[in-house]
Amino acid sequence: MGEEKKNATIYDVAAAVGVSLATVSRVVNASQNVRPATRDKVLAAISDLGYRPNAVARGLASKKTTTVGVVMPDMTNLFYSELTRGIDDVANMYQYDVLLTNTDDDPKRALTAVRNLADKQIDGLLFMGSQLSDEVLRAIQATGVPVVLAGSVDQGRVLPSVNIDYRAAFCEVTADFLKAGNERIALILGSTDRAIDQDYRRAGYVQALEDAKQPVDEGLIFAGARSYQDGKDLAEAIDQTGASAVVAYDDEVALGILNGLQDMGKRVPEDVSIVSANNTTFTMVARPEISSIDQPKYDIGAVAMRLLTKLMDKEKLDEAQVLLPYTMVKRQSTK
Amino acid sequence: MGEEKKNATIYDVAAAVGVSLATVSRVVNASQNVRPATRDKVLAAISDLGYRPNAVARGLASKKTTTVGVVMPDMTNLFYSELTRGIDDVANMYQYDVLLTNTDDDPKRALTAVRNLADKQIDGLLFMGSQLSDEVLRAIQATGVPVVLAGSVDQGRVLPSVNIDYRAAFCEVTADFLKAGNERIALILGSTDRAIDQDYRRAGYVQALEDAKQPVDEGLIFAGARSYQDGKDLAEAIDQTGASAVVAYDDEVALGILNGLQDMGKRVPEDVSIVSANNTTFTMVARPEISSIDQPKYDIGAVAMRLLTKLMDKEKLDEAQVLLPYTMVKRQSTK
DNA sequence: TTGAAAGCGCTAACAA
DNA sequence: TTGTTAGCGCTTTCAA
Repeated sequence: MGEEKKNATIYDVAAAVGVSLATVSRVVNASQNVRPATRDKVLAAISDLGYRPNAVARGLASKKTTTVGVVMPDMTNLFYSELTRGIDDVANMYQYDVLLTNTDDDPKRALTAVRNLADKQIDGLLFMGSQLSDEVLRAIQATGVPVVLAGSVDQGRVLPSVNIDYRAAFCEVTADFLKAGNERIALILGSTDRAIDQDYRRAGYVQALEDAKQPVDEGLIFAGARSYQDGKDLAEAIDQTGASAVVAYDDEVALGILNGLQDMGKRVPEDVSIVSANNTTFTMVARPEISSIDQPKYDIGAVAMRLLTKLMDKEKLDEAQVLLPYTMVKRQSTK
Repeated sequence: MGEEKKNATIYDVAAAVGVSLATVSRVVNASQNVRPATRDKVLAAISDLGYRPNAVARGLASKKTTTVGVVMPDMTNLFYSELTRGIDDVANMYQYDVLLTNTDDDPKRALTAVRNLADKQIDGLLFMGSQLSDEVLRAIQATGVPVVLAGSVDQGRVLPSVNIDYRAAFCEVTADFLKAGNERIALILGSTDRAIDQDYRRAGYVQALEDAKQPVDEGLIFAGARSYQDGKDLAEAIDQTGASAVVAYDDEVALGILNGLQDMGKRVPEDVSIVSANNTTFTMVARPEISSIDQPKYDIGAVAMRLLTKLMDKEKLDEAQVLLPYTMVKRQSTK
């Protein structure tokens, strides 16, 4: 019974070969200063004993854990899970493991998460969320580890980040709608108080209107819809505004609006045009398919993680605020 | 400049209060054997110095990292991300952190992931995937840490797992189709070689046919579709079989088939009925909405994690193979 | 090229 | 109730 095969330690390997710990450590860490013959013997013993270095002990001794913390709102949201997929793949490429925490975009939970990750001595932090509260920002800085924001803006521009130019993108879709003759364009945001909604998405929308000398009608701006059902529930109110075009910040919400509108007997795009912003699978499965801003989600995550690896290696960043290109994908929900 | 505020250690706290490390450690670990007055002084110093225990050092000394490994195929798949959401929430509840690894359902990557997580001295492992290869199974057992499978079957029934009764569920939907008068029912699987597809889903389908004294037509069984696009591409072939009903193992695939069929001019459910199996958001956004087996995804993850916490606490499990109830959600894609 | 020895920051006997 | 003392398994000077 009791299969108590204790894991071999570096001592066991050293003893088996008849060298010191230091030598085994050098072999394990691929240091140059080991005679090939010695190295081979050590390698053989490692393989014999099935020795695997204990990462916790390593972390304590070297003060590097090869682990990064990832703080995200919700992994069941396709936008964030695709970002995180990019993060994870690059992390793996550079031999980092990922400690993942969902925050539901709640600053309180983000705060706990950051502190908790810091306790685990992460080497770096990837932060996602529609908002970076001052408190969270301070907690992040207190950890002393490098941080990169992915798909999230930092109003103060003090942290490195990877995004698309949300302002320009929202300005562009709005301007396109204006050019197509739409006079009343509804804007759907996630919140009334978060920078990414107000200072970027809304700002872009407003700018397009101003550029076209059009008034901004607050009645056309909706905030707070987060889910497909929220979108469906919003369809009626949007219809009431007489809007002939809708710009939505989220695909599931956009799809809810689309289906809600159609269930009411409206035709898309004949009566109302819709553009969404994340270009996830939801835009393609809709009928009609939904036109969308295409953010390179996977790449945003991947680039952010790559920046983080540089920071963890004490490299300087050429540019700390990276804006990746976005494109417009024209589908059937716009004329 | 150089803000070199080194983190306070347990020594600093002990020195500040004038007690030994052991006492501080006792306070931090909520041991009973500390005089209240001492405890208060220690707590005050901890708060003063902003002391936070170093989890890595703790892990090394105590041999518990309060970290669990989670191995999953793909976090951008709603089925798995919802399972993982349940896992994560319960893990947090019990103060565990989650080290997450995507494997793309590739046994080779799963093997690397398991070993790597073991190196990090995880306290337990949550495994998801359509397949558990012998090699991976051995690697898992070699780690010596408790394991629970979530939404994944272990043919050998040696590992604890949480699932629904896939066989019964697929039998039931097939039988329902039979009862509704369908004579040719197509079955869409993920693979031709994985237990969950062959020994459970397919077995349930076959059983329903046998119960009804109907022949099994291999031409009606399709395997290998993984994505929405795969489903769309499959629509034509399914139509060729003359099937009047389709049972699909995955929602995105089902939606692809649905849209593909409709694009070909077929009417759902008038010409073809469709039932899917995961009841993710994709089933509800479809037009017509897709009927589905409803697996309690979040709960499968949550229960699996709860079992794991018990195992990590050396508790015995009442039942190691948990089957959670499933239900049938009738929507518009079936008559 | 190799080894000795001092930690990394903490927990956990064992004593007192 | 508190302190002393070994470690946990490794990395990393510093010497040799």
